[in-house]
Amino acid sequence: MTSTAQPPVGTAHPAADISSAALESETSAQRARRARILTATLALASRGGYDAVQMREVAERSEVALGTLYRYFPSKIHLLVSAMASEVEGLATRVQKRQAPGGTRAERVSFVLERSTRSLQREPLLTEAMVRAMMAADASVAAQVTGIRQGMSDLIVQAMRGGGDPVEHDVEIAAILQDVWFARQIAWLGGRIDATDVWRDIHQAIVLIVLD
Amino acid sequence: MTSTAQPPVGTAHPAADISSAALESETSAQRARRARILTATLALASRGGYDAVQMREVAERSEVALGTLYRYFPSKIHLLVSAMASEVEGLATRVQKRQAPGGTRAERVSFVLERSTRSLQREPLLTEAMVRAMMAADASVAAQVTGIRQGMSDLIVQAMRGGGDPVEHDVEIAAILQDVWFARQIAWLGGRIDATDVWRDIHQAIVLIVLD
DNA sequence: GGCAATACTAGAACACGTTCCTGTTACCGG
DNA sequence: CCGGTAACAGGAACGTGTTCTAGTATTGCC
Repeated sequence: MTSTAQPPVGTAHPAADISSAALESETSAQRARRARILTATLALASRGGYDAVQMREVAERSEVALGTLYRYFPSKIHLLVSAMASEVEGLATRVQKRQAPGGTRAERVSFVLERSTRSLQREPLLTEAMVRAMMAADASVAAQVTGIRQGMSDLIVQAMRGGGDPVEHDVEIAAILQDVWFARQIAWLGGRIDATDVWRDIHQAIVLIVLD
Repeated sequence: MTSTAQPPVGTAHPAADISSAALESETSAQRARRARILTATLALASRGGYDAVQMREVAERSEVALGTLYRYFPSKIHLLVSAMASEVEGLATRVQKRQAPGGTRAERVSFVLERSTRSLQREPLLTEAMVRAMMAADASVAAQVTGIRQGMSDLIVQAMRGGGDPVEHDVEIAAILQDVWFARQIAWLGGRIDATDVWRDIHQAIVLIVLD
């Protein structure tokens, strides 16, 4: 229950690692179950946020036994982090479709992060559910969370160097921005700032940190 | 259970707001109970972290009924956030005893934040418990969390302007540093980085952000 | 001192994440 | 086709945060 280690991806669970392999070896019925589970999760999270994603309810809506749900996703956290991974993946491909506009580095980063932030805020309850899961993630989901962070980092770094010219510390700056981004989401979830403040604060950080 | 609002500090709970008043009106027996509860909480958290702080166990060790515990602290989150508030308060007075040494703004901030970080890491499990609570805080503890943030912000701002000369954006920069500080703690709790990396990353952020 | 209101105790009860058990079904090598 | 193994269904059971109830003690007020 604590943040203790875990066997390095035993052959037991067909899921747990979204990254790659082992998903190939699934039968089509299994792929369908996994998809139904994620669909149900997104539906419940969109409607009622983190608390509304109840494992029994997810299982029922997915037409899957509770034990099976746990076989595919060993915890509620895994389930929601997986949802976030696929969500962020979609976001990344959409945002990266074209080069971010803007003459300065700050402008381009602003463009990308504002789009991302607004995209998430369009479904506040879903975002609440996913961000809460990211916060609560322990070592057993570290790999997935790192993957999500990596995806967002790529987005930011690419925006910073518009065409070429990589600037020193780009990666570190992206990491800081992501920390701010994340911390501001938490402040919003914690009722300390409201949705509009989230972007205002992130933008302020960009202006202060991303220099040309 | 969700982040919905709540009555603006009803007369029901003698605690909930650490800030001020209402604590005055406590009898000495009540002050003693509150102290016992916080002591038990710190002991359990120090020994076993967030999961070890079990409400029944806290009640038992405090020699208080479970219902009474909930009267003083309406949730586990409130309990641990209160613990963190008093912990940070102690930290602040200790650190602010003397002016931070260092010739540059960055050096002074580094000094203060390193001391704070190391101080917390001396009790990793306690820190884990408190940080987890801060993350999970919903609107009902927003005021206390804001207070904690304010305390840390003061610490940082004061370090930045060593003697006089307040520099533009000091407060905003302090906020960013605190976001980084917090996000790095979460990364550590999530098993994505280890304890030594926490300070390394924070220091890197200071170097990049706090300019002279 | 007496009385009403409030605080406290002890413990049952509830909700939801998680685990476990029992029986059934689907797949796979011979 | 057959037997065995892994996956699944259905559902009971457990742990812990939280709530609720009934009875007892304390406190504040006249």
